[in-house]
Parts: sequence; structure tokens; C-alpha cells
Amino acid sequence: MSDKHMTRSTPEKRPFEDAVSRLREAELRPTRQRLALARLLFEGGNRHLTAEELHDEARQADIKVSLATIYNTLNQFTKAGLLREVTVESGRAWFDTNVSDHHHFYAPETGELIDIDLANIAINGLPAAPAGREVERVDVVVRLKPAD
Amino acid sequence: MSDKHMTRSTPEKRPFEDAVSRLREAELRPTRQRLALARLLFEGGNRHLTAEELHDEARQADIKVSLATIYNTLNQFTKAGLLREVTVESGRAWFDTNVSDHHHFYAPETGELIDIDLANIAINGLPAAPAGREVERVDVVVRLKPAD
DNA sequence: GTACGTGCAAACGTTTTGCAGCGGG
DNA sequence: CCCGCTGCAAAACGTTTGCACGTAC
Repeated sequence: MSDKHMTRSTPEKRPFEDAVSRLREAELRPTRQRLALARLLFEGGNRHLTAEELHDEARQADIKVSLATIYNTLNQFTKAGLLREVTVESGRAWFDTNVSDHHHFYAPETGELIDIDLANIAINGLPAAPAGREVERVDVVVRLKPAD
Repeated sequence: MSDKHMTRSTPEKRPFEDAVSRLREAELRPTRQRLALARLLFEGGNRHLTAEELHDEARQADIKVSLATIYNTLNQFTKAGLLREVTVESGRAWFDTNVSDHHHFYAPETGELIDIDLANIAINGLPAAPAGREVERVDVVVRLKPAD
């Protein structure tokens, strides 16, 4: 086996490989743009972003991506289960890199979203879903306002 | 006390008077359009409507109202506490004539919203609001899908 | 009469789409 | 080489706004 194409696995390299395999598992071709966006999204913990915010981040990181591609990518990632869409406001979609079952605090004035772990919360006595339907997901949004 | 301005309270007359006083209490001038919309909204129990749906209903009832006025009116009614805005989908605002504290089932395919009474549901263990903030409202949305 | 409401059309912000060209496998 | 992806611009969508006119009080 030639080592002509082999590269040493440096610590800095890891995220790149992670992003590649993440995309492959989701059956999405690891294109330049998707890789770049995946790294922005998934490095550095749980994040809540709008399309516009991700676009700005990409620009700041000197990644050339059109807003249309941002939207396409966010929707594809969501469909593939890599992201979760959070609906707290009509007129703006938020995307959450935390795809586990959880809930949110939402502060309208700042647009801030804060995760609430499922372990912290119990919902009892929910009526059964109407006939012919089943529950897909329960979303709890705790709307905040500045304290008096 | 003169009965000069008194009108016999016929069953058909009530809703009109109700709508008038409802608007007066909310400090909104009872104009032709606001009255007509108020009657469409508040007669016949709890309703969940989008602006577009209310506009269509008005057209069918031969009420001439522009879409802009529908939006203005829905927002004014909401601010006045006569309606409640329900956010279940980014890109479309729903208005609920039930302003009491309650939650919703939501069926995306049909756009159907079904009230869940607060009595039926208990939420325990919610973390405290972050510092400097307080909880304004807790919204629970149970997203439905067609049964398998 | 006057302040407020309405209608219309145009502007807005977000999201989607159509199509020519690029690039990953 | 081929099919899927990207970029751009334009369109679509729900919603808001500016301004002239109308109307409740």
C-alpha cells in the first residue's frame, strides 16, 4: 500500500473527518459547501441558528455560499435528522443542532433560545390523539419576558 | 329613566350588541368592518383562523374588507386580549378566539388546531427562568401525524 | 370637525424555485 | 461521464406600511 495519499491524522483534522462521515451516513454528498456548513454547525456544542445567521457566519469564515444553498442545506439536514427545526415565531425558522427530545425557553426581544432537558420536565394527562392520528412530537416553548 | 334609546332585546339582536360592547370595552371604535369581523370571529364558539381564512369568510358573507384591514384588526384584537396568536408553523400566524390558558394539538397536513384544556395537563419540574427574566407563557404544541 | 380607521398598492423579510453551469463519485 | 449540487436571480409567500380618502363620534 502506497502512502502517497495518506495523511497523518492530526487533532485538527478530526472534525473534518467527522463531518464527512456524518454526511455520508445521512446519504448526502460531502460537497464543499455542505462540509463547510456542517463544520460551522456541529463544532462547538448545541447551537440555535436562523438561515440568515448561518449565512453571516459563513461569510465571516470566508466560505462562499449563497443564501439559497443555506436554505437547501438546512432543509436537507433537517430531513436527514441532523438538525431539528424549532418553531417559536411565525416568520422565522430556527434550527437546532440538538436533535434529542427536549424543549425551549424563548426570549423574543433577543431571539435567544435555551434548551430545557427532557429530564427536567414531566407532562401528565395529555389527552389521546384524535382518531386516525398519532402524536409525532410534543413541543414545549416557555416564552420569557424581562423581569419586572 | 327614558326608554328613548332602549331597544327590545331580541335573540337576533344580541350578537350585534355583544360585539359592540366587546369592542367598546377593548377601546376600539366599533366600525363597520371591526363589527362584522368580530361577529364572524366570536359567534359560534372557539375558532382557529388565519388571516386568509377570515378574509375568505368575510367575502362569502358579502363583507367588503381588505386583507390589510384583516391583519390590522387581528393584531388589534390580539393586543386588546380578544384573540390569542398561536405559533405552530413558521410562515403563518393562527389566531384563536379562546383566550384562556390552554394548549393545542396541531395537524400539519390539514392545518387543523384542536384545543387542549389546561385541566387535562400538568407540567412539572420546569427549570426556573434565567436571571433577569420571567416566564410569560408556556405553550405546548402536540404535533400529530396520520396513524400508521 | 377632527382624529382615527380603511383601502389599495407597494414594500418588506423570509423562503422557494427555475435554470445554466460546476463538480463529486 | 453523469447525476446531483450550486449560484444567482427572480418569484412566491405571508405580513406590514404609507398615504389619500372615508367615517364614527
